[in-house]
Amino acid sequence: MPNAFVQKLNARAALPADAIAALEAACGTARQYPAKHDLIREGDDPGPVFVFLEGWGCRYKILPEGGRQILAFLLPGDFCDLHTNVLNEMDHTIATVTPSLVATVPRARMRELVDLCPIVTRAFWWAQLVDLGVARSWIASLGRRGSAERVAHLMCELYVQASVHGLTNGDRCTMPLSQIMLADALGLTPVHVNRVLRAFKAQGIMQLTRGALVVSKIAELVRIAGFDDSYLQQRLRSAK
Amino acid sequence: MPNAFVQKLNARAALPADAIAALEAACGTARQYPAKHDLIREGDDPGPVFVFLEGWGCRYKILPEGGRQILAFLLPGDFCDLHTNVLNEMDHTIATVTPSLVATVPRARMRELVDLCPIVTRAFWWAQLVDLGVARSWIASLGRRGSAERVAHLMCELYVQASVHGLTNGDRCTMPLSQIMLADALGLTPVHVNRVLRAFKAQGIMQLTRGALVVSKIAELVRIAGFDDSYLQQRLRSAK
DNA sequence: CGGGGTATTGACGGATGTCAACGATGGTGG
DNA sequence: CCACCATCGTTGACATCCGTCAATACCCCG
Repeated sequence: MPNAFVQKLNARAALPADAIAALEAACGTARQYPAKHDLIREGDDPGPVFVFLEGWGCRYKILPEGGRQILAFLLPGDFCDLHTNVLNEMDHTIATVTPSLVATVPRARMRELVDLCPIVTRAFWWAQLVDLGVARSWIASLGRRGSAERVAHLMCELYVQASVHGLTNGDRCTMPLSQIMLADALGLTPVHVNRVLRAFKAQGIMQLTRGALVVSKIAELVRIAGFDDSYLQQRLRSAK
Repeated sequence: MPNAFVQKLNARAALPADAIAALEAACGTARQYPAKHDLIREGDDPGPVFVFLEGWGCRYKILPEGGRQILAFLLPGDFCDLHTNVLNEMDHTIATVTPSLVATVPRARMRELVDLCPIVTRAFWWAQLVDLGVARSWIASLGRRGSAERVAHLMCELYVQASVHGLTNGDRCTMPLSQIMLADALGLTPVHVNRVLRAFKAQGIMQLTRGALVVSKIAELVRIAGFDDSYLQQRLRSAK
């Protein structure tokens, strides 16, 4: 069975066998990292491309005022921008959230892979476009949704993503994020995230405990989130 | 002199002459649109690729609750995602802000252009990465900055972008955005944007009038914005 | 059993939104 | 050329959501 990286790229358009082999091989040297470990920091020279094979990661920025903003979560199969050469240094940090198995592919090697054939090129490109779509959805959330809607929307998104990765079981789903992390992603304070979660629990909509999310009234959660059905379709299709 | 589109793509790595000619030709059929005109709407089938040759545009989403969130501004040379085929429908609207000259390139044609040579492919890819970088910077702003900082940051960003397009003259700069538009981009209300702008004016930092921005104390504005120098470098390099 | 990170809770304050009215400005048509 | 209208900008009073602070409880792990 191919690794998560290959699976993700292969999901949209079937890759040629030699490309699959080459991609697999490139991820050969993977390493285990502990939770909350920075793989590469804001300001660093762009190093190799990181590919998450197991575990959850995230991208984040630290702002001058001291706060932290998570920009995206990374699940198995996700990888960091190649062509970050746009800039001489990273404009954000990439870190593990849970203990993770991460492959580091040298940038030159990655470029060879991309140039392998047009199908591979497009697969990479397309993955990036998905990231862009999610980023835009986050912008909309942060700019125009209240705290409850925001929490609900992120829960929906993560639930869908988790289900794609086979991390769901009925209304139950793996969710290794602390309330502090959620707050950093949602542009809220941990205290306020707690209030919202407690309200959801009181209403019997959903419940977040250490490591797991249970959604009792998914329809209600989707309604609160204003979770766009076409957005959901996109997420399903993209991460298939 | 090549059009803004070619200039932008050519800025990072010199394109072969035949590619330049082909790109120019593809933009041959450009059309003038009035201000605030939707070129393609959320929910539409992805149509042709739009290329802004003159004028300002924006991407935006309308949320279920009724609010509008601007996701990005488009200046001459910017274009809309090709490969939006990810999804069967647009997940956001693209509109003009000012009266604009916009070329519409059929998607198939665009794809031919992209496949022309690796340099062109990379130029497109790179442009998309810049968009992603800006989107991430917006996420950080919306999530973790106060209103004054947010306004200041956007002003800095737009000022830089305007200067790249030769729209600045000393501390003066073309800025065709109404306070309402700024509010929609910043996740604030027009009333509050007005308050912040008035405070800046009172402090002699900057002044925004119909169509023009005058920055008197740029150092101060940059300080308030926490405008990252490396981010600035990226913007300069990318839109050169 | 102790310790560090996390979750929970309440009181309080402040930043931002809401509402409503008025003023300014520029475009348009008579 | 002027009057009108739509859009935008400006202002103040008030409401509310969310942040801040601080204390306590919880839970996993060593």
